[in-house]
Amino acid sequence: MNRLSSDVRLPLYQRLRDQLAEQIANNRWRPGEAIPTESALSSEYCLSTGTVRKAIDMLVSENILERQQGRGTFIRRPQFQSSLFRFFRFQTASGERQVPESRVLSIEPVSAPSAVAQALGLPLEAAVIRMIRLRLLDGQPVLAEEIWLPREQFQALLEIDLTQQGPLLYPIYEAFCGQVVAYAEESLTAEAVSEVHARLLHVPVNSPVVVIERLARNYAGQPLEWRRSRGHAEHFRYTVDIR
Amino acid sequence: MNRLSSDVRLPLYQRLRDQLAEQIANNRWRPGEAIPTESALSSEYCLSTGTVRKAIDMLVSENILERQQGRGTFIRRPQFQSSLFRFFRFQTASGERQVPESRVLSIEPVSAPSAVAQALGLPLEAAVIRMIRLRLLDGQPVLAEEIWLPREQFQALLEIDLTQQGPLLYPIYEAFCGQVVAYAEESLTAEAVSEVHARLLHVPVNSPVVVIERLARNYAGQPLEWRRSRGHAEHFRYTVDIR
DNA sequence: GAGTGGTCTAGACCACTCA
DNA sequence: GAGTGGTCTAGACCACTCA
Repeated sequence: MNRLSSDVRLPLYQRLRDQLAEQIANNRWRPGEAIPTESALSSEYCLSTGTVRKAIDMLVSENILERQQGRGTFIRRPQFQSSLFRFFRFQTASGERQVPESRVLSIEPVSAPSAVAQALGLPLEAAVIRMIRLRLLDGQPVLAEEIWLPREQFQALLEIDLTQQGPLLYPIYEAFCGQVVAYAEESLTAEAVSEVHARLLHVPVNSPVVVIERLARNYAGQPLEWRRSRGHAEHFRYTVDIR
Repeated sequence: MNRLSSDVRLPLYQRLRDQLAEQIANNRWRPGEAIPTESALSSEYCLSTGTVRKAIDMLVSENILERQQGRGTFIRRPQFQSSLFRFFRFQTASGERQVPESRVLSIEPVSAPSAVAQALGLPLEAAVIRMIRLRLLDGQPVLAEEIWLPREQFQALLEIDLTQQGPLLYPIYEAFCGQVVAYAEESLTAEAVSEVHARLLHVPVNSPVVVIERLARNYAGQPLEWRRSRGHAEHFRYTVDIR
């Protein structure tokens, strides 16, 4: 038997939600671990199962918990597999969504050009990292990316062998730099491809390419990464749901 | 007393949600009007109030209904001020978001080509309406649109003078045809502009243009409009927030 | 004071998981 | 077969709105 603390004027489901959220924040359970069952919680706190379910529903819709029918309710693990297509909207012309392999052409410490400094909210000529990367499907180049990161948080990237890592950068940022990308803004336009990018992408000079600029931020809203990607228009399609 | 149609394998709250969504799509109630009370619905469909609440909860979280404690549950009024930029993501190169003026070049009843029939979920050669429209900023053409609508619901458009209306089609669809656009899927690519579109957009042949395809749906998820817009890449930029 | 949505109970039964 | 979450019932009582 347990008591709900917190403001008695709030509904019981809200108070239970708060109590559970606090215990989760204090690592009472590890990611991937199950919290007590609904019936255990309802007898522990003397609440009906409906009220317990409502509290858990809130935490599920906040992406803090995850239900699995027949098994239990679990603390969510950070989910790279799902965030993958969250931040990857390009698909092949046939509508497929595969993760293209990654080939890092260069990564080096430089000082920030003004556009980059502005995008990342850094002073002019601040220390940044520039990465040039090619994405390939079936060995064919499909995206050419230039990626800019504040050196302060991402120094560790210069010291690891990126060829030993998977094609997705955000899990790498998290594992090696402790930086979590939470949101991003993308903006698209198109251009006739320059000679340099034509060579990278194996397309004729002046053919149309889609240009995507992305600014990625952490949960606090601070800019973490700015990137510009170019892909040949014929191979890719960018999709959005508007609701 | 009323029966839920739809798939008996689905949960009752899901079936009630679908039934209500369909009636809303068919204009059983006007925007701003109240739907029946929870207790009226629970006796009409022989469901407990908990189940009715869950169905309504879904429609509320879809932004279709709006609860007001003590008053009732209401059909949400479409908010054109916000939906305007909700469905209009292009901005000028300088980052401004203006609504371009509209010039309808043609509107006529035709039979659906296969791509259009498929997109709209209609049989091949079904009766549709094709509209060709130019969008202009400061007198300069910025977007060329081809718009396809099922003739059954949009017949009324052929009988009104579109030049007397504002530049936004969705309020017109609602006012004259009773059709409300709720969601849309957009997909983008780019191409080297054809001669026809180059002339419409006043740009050199083969310069890069952004091509946007949009399928707009009503609250029941039925396709209402399919459009393809082309805009010169230099003038416009398409922006998205990913969360 | 009548009528609305909001909270909450104390279950029953089902679908699914796993040993 | 024991245990889990998922659906659903048949209410009671509360907070709020409005004439």
